Amino acid sequence: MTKKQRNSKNIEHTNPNGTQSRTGQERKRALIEGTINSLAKRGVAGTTISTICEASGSSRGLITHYFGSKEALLAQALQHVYSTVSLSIYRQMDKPELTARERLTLFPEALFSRSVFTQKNRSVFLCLWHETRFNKIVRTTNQKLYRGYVLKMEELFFQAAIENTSNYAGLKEKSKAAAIGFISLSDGLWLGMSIHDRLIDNASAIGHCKKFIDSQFEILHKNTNG
Amino acid sequence: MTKKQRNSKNIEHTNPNGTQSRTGQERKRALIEGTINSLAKRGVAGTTISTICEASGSSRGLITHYFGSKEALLAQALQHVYSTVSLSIYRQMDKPELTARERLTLFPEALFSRSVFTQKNRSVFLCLWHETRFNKIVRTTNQKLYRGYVLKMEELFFQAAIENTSNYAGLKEKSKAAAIGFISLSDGLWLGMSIHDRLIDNASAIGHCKKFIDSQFEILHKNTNG
DNA sequence: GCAATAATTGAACGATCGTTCAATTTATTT
DNA sequence: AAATAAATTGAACGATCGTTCAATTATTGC
Repeated sequence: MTKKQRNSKNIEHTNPNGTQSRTGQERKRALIEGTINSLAKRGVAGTTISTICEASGSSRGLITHYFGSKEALLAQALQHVYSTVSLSIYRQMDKPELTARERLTLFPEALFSRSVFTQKNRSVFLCLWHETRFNKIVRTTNQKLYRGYVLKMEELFFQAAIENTSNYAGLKEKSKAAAIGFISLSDGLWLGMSIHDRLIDNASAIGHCKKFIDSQFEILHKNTNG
Repeated sequence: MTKKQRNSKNIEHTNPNGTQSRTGQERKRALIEGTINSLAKRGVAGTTISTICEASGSSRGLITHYFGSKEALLAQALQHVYSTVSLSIYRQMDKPELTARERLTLFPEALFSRSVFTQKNRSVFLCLWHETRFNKIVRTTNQKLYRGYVLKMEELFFQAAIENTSNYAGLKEKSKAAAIGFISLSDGLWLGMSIHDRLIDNASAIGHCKKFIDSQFEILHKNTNG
């Protein structure tokens, strides 16, 4: 006998609510969103199978059934929150009638906007950053997404730079540096505002970002040829 | 009978190693450092009473005996790592023969130095930031320490500014903004380097910080009266 | 209406969680 | 050397962890 024999006498499986079944897709989505809500409320250590099931209105067996393991569900949840936030930001700034420089300036406003910089997202990103260090599949996912983010900002700095200069010397390298510096500053502000109350307000965070963008364009437009 | 009656027949308590006792202070220190090492290796969710005891060479009962609870130990551990890092940084930059501006310039080098920017500290700070959001006593501790940090940097920017200007208008406010901006940038770089491999190297992180400091002094020295 | 399939349930499992505390060992005082 | 105090041990506890899977219910195709 390869499988373990279980005691199966007189156990009952009822569906007391008469809940209607959902499709697999809907259930997966519910579990992912329940995971995100649980992480936001209870953190990495406090998020368990039980809290996820409670938050998503599911029973305990469904996580293994649909995702194979809690860890795999976690990775998908964090990928989902990342995608959602990115989409919301890009939607706010990607207006084709604007110049690259104008779109770039919209970024900090989108990042710290009411729909992106929520209590929930602040909590979830702290969990994401933590898990990125201690959970391999989350790390791999995050690194891929982050590299795309850097590339996007780099391209934006580059496009904005060539709108206003004829000096192309080292513009690619300078754009990349500008992108990494800007992302670091905005992530640092996000972090600081996530773990402290009333130390930095939204407006001044946006101000810091915009000033930083301006300072980068002074560098981008400066002629640094031999 | 107020206390629970326990089954106490034939249990043995041996000290098989013949370990010598330590003082309470030494034991507390060992537990705190074991906690830090466990957090660095396994993260918040993977750090348990057992992993801490293993890492510190203690038995399971000692955590309750010396700290009352695991949560209290966690808070003390994070306070300890914060103090240690601060001390190491300040020791590297607080050379009285230097000007404030020179000391400020030493800060990013100290922050990303071999002794501060270690694998262990990167992991532990991700845990600290996470716990700051989900553990009340950690949050309180961290906010107090962070405010001291901001104040220290603010004072440094202010001192450096008055070394080179006679325009005192709004210098306090500008110094505070400079401090928060700088701390956000350096924390953001620290975060980015903690969760990504090979995207930012030490030298360019230090370079970003120094350029930011320079840009802040342009603002600090600019006359914004009227 | 009746199989066949998809979705869901939750008791049971072995492992481990944080905590308790009587028992024991080691160090200090008299 | 005896008595006292300080430090340490680890089995036991009740709770909960992530996972398993036989049983049950809901939906679909004919």
